[in-house]
Amino acid sequence: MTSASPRLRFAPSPTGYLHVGGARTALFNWLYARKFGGAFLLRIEDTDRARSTDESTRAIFEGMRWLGLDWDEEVVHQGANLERHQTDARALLSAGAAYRCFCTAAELEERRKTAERGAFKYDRRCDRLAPDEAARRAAAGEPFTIRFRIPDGTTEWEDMVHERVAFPNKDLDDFVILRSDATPIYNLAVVSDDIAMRITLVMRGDDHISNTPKQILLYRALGQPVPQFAHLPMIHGTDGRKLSKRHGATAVGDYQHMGLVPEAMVNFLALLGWSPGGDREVLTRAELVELFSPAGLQKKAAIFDPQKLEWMNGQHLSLMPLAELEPYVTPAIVAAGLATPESLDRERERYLALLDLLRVRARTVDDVVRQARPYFPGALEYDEAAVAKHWKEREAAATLLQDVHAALAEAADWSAEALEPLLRELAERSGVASGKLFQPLRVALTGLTVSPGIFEVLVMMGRELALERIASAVSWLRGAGRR
RNA sequence: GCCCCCAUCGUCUAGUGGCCUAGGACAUCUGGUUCUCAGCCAGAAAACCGGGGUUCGAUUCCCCGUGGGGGUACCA
Repeated sequence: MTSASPRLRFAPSPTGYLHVGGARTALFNWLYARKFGGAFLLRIEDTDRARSTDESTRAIFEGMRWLGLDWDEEVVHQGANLERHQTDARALLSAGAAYRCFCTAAELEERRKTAERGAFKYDRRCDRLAPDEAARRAAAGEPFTIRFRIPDGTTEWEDMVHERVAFPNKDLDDFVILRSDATPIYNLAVVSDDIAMRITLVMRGDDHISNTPKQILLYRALGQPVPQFAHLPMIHGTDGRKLSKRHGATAVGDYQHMGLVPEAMVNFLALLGWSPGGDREVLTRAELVELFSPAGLQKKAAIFDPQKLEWMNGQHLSLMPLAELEPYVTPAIVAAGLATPESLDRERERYLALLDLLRVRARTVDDVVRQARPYFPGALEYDEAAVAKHWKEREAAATLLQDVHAALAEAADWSAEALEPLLRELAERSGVASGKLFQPLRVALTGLTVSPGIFEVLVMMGRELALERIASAVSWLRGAGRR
C-alpha cells in the first residue's frame, strides 16, 4: 500500500431527493478529501433500475451544488457498468468462489417461512450439485443466480471510527451476487465499482456495517486490495428513530426553500456526528476543512434538532460577508414582489445597508424578507397584535401620529442624530414617555412590533416613504381600521 | 430468534485514569438592556444507564446486565 492520496466517493441511489443523512455522509467524505488532499467522487448508484429516476439524479446534483460540495469526478451508471459486474461475477464463479443456485425466489420464500423463528440461512444445497449437473442445467436454459460462497473463519477490519469490528463468517449467508436476469446485487456492484474507481476509503452510514464483511470477502476473492472503512453514525429524528418523512423536512431542498443558507446547513450537519474538540461551534466551510479530523468522528447516532439548525442559520446570516448574503436574499425579495433585480442594483449600497440592518434579528432568509417589506413602496398590513397593543386608543394614536408627522415634515436634517432629539422633545411636550411614542410609530412605519431602532428605521426608510407611511396610518386609524 | 454497533444535561457535544465541585452550545426559566426583540448582557435549572471488577484513584480500562439502533432479500 503506497501513501498515494486518498480517493473517496459518495454513492447515493437516485430513488428520491438528497436526504439530510445522505448529505451529511457526502459532507464528511468531502471534508476528508479536501483536508487530506484526496479526490472526492460522486457516483450515482442506479443498480436498481426500476426505482431509479433521472429526476432524482438531478435533485442530487442540485443539492450537492447548493451545499457547495464540489466533486472531482462523476459517474452515472445508466447500466454502462453492467458488463463489468457480470464479468466479476463470472470470474468468481470460474475461480470457484461462487456457485450457481437454481433455487427459485418462490422456493426460497417458502423455506424462509417455515424456518424456525426467522433463523433462516441458505442451506447451500445448490453448492452440493455435481459440477457437470449444474453446467448441464444452466446450458439447458434453467434460470439460476450466482451465489458467493462464504469461507470459514472470521472477517474483521480496523474501522476508522469503530476501531476493530469482527464478524464470525458462520453468521454470514451465502449471498446472491448476480440475479437470474444477470443483473448484479448491490454488494457486488459497489465492490466492483469501488475497485474500478480505485477508492481507498469507503466512508458511509453505519447501517452498512453488516454489509462490510461480505464486501471484504468479495475484494479478497477478486484478488483486490481492501480499502479502508469508516462507518458514520446515523441521524435520528426527535423520537430517536431513523430520520424519515414523519419528522418533517428531510430533503436538503426543503431547507433551501425554508430560507436556510448552505453555510449553516453544512456547519450544522458537520457538527452532527463530529466535533473539532473544545467549544467551537459556528464555523465556515473553510474552517471546517481546516479543523476536520477523523478522530473527532462520533460513534453514537445523533438526533436532528431543527431549532439548533435555525439558530445556527441566524449566526451565519449575521456573520457572513454581506456580498455573500445578498445572492441568497435577492431572489426571495424579488419573489415577494418587493423589488426587481434591476431596482435593487440601482440602489445597491442602500440595499446592502438594509440587509445589514435587518439580518441581526433574522434566523432565516424569510425573516429578512418579512422585515424588509416596509422599506419598499407599497401598502402595509398592520400586525393584529401590534395594533391591539400599541394602537389601542385609536383616536389618541391618530392624533399622536399626526403630531409626529408634522414634526418630522419640518425636520431639516434627516439623520438619526437630528431625528432623535426632535422626537424626544415631541414626546415630552405631549406628556408621554418616549416608548409610548416610539412604539405606535414603529407600528405605523413597519406594521410590526419588532424592528431595528426607530431612528435607524426612519433613516433607512427615507423621508418621503416614512411620512407617507405615517399619513396612511393616521387615515387607517380614523377610517377603515375603525370597527 | 441470531449477528453487529452504540450509551455524558431534553438535544448537539467537551472530556482519552487524578486538572471534574463534569465544561460549552441549542432549547427552557429568571433578571437587565438609552425605544421594541426574535437582538445583546448576566444568571438559574439540567447529565456521566445499572452492577461487578482492575487500580492508591474511575465518566474515562475490562466483564455482565439493561436500554437504544442497525442488519438478517434474486432492496440499496
